Amino acid sequence: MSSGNNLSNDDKLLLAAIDLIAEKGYNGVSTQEIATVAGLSEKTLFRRFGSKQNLLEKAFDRFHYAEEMTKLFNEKLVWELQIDLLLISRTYHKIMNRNRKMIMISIKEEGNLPGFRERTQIHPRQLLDILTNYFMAMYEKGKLIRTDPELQALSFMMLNFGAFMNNLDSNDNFPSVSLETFIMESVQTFTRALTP
Amino acid sequence: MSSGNNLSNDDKLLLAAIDLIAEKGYNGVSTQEIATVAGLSEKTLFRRFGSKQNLLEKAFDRFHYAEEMTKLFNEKLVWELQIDLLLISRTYHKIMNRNRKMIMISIKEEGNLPGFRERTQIHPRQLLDILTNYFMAMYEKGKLIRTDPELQALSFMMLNFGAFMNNLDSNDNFPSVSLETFIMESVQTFTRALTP
DNA sequence: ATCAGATGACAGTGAGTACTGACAGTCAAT
DNA sequence: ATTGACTGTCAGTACTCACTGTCATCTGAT
Repeated sequence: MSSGNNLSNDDKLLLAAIDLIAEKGYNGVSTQEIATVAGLSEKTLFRRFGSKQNLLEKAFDRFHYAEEMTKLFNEKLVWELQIDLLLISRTYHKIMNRNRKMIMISIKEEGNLPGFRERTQIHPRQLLDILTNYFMAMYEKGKLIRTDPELQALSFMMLNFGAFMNNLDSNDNFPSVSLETFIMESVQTFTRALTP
Repeated sequence: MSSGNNLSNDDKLLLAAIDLIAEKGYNGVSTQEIATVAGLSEKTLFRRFGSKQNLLEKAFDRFHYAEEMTKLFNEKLVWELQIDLLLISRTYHKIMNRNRKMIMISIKEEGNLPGFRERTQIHPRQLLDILTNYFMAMYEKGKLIRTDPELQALSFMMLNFGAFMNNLDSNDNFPSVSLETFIMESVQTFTRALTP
């Protein structure tokens, strides 16, 4: 078994394309190479997807990350700052890591394939809105100091986005710190700063 | 005057290469295009730099960003948490923005041109060490609560790195917030969290 | 057995690309 | 005026790439 699982040929091509483009960039990979890694012929690639560009677009459609955050939060929040921020932070990293190759592609190719950045929406506005509303609600419950909730939400997101970007290439610049301990410490910092 | 300032031809080529490669990626730009944008002939490009790869390497050597942070901090710190964090944050963004094209190249081409990422060292270890030592010194002065100084320094850096990355492409995802207000608010958050 | 659909091997096309060689023009210093 | 360093134009080379056409092969359902 070379790499042939029980995947469909289409999926083999899509996954190979994602892997290679995330690593070398759209212009750095040939259709021949994608087909070979997928264990199929280049001809099949063009028969099924028509063009290289369409192959990448179909990959986005197939493996886009769901907007699961909305539901998660509305159900699981317990209105205890530290606990909720931990949940939010962990969920964020789980989602981002699951889609890190697509995110890497959208960053690298934003100059070549316009519109892809918006599709992956690296900093989902959704999450910012949810966090902002969460902070506002917490303030009205008397569990948060008086601040600009949108700015606080943005800070918290930027913190996690920076940590995610730093880990993306996995040649960890700071191997002494694990993601989990980082999350716990940063959440504690925000908790200390925002509790009355 | 088309775009011909009083730059040398070499610099015209280097700057054009940086602009275009940062936008479209190394494989997305041809030497012909670089020469045209520089207002010179492709032949001159090869006469002066020999190869496309060497052109990019010379661009790195010429426009790398200095390690000016060490001196800046050792001289200007006043051991007042909020003031110092403001200085650090602003200096960080100043340096990063001045070199954002080179940083963008090193991110995009890390799969194609290995070794470039290390040269730009996106999250300078230097800065982390300085911040860590600063937090330790502040703790011994009694001006900081007891925490893990390296983790706090890392959090602060990730926060600013995330903000920088978000602004990189300048198609601001959150136009309602300016960088300056973001800096002030995030510094205030850390100050609140870390003062005894 | 047969048929339909999917696939592969192979050759090829047209465009683009990095890079070179030959030759001529410009301009300042001597 | 002559030299020399620098530049542009143009043609060309060797190569790669996205993409197509042809035909044989395979597979599974009927």
